[in-house]
Amino acid sequence: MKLTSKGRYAVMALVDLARFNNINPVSLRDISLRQGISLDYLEQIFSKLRKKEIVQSVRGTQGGYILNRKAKEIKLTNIFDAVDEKVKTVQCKKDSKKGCNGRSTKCLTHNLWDELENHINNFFEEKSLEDLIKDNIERRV
Amino acid sequence: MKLTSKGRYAVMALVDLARFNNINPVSLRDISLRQGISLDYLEQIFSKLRKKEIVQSVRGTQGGYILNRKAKEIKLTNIFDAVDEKVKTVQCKKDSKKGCNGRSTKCLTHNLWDELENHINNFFEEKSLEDLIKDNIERRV
DNA sequence: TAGATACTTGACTATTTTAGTCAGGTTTAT
DNA sequence: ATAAACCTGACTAAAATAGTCAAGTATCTA
Ligand code: FES
Ligand code: FES
Repeated sequence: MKLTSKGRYAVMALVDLARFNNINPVSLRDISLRQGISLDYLEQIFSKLRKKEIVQSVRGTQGGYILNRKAKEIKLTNIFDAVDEKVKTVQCKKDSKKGCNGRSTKCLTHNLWDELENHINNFFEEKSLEDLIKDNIERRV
Repeated sequence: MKLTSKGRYAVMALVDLARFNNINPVSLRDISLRQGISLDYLEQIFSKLRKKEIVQSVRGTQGGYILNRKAKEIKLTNIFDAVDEKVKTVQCKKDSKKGCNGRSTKCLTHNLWDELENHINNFFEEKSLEDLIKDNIERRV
């Protein structure tokens, strides 16, 4: 069970962005340098964040990205959803009544995997970008 | 973030085994058939479970595996640990003070990833094999 | 208006991980 | 003796990951 870099980078980048968001758009180049993430990779990530309306882009010199909603209203769920970092505890389709490997019924432990998935998703639904920034400032004091 | 088949199979197989555990050893062939898991793959998995003393093997005809501890004392943590299904939310070493990609400090969101890892591991530490079997019986009633 | 900055898009690829398979053993009950 | 079942190590196809690369377009500033 691991979190992918794509998901981790997306959150890192947005926290970085949110901290400088007040005044000007933040360029990916700056985020890339500050956070040590490949610029080209960031571009892929922000393309998805923009499509899901989490950020807005400002083109041209002095351009960059700004948050499209208040930090409080951006939950981890939204970010992970945007970059396709989904929690998957099973292989079978959720809506189908069939089990894994095309078996006719769900497995003995199916309930457990659903619980696990919910448990993890709850965490993502509770945390907002704002929480992360606050947490960060507090720890520095 | 996905759970691998290896981890899922390990738990499925142990629940199956635990249900028939009272009387005789349970053969992997039976588990394979009942749960639809490749026999060869199960053998790899049980080799690890045996090394971590979660199960005991009985060789020869009529042989198989039995639980090596009470179902109540086998937590999901133990199972996942045995088959190397670890929760990893970061790439950098936990004990090192260095960050990811060999950076000199930990990242802005590091605290978050630690929290997430704990959140997930808590779930695994709470659930025992016994819980799973009970849950299963209840749902069938 | 030339040039620089920065977003935009799509294709491509090396590496790693996953989910097994396969081939050959050894042990033991009947 | 033979069959059932455990045991071990090596191998591999397919998928996922973590990027890179190339070729744009838009906008600001000198
Ligand atoms: S995990 Fe797919 S059937 Fe339960
Ligand atoms: S995740 Fe590695 S430095 Fe924070």
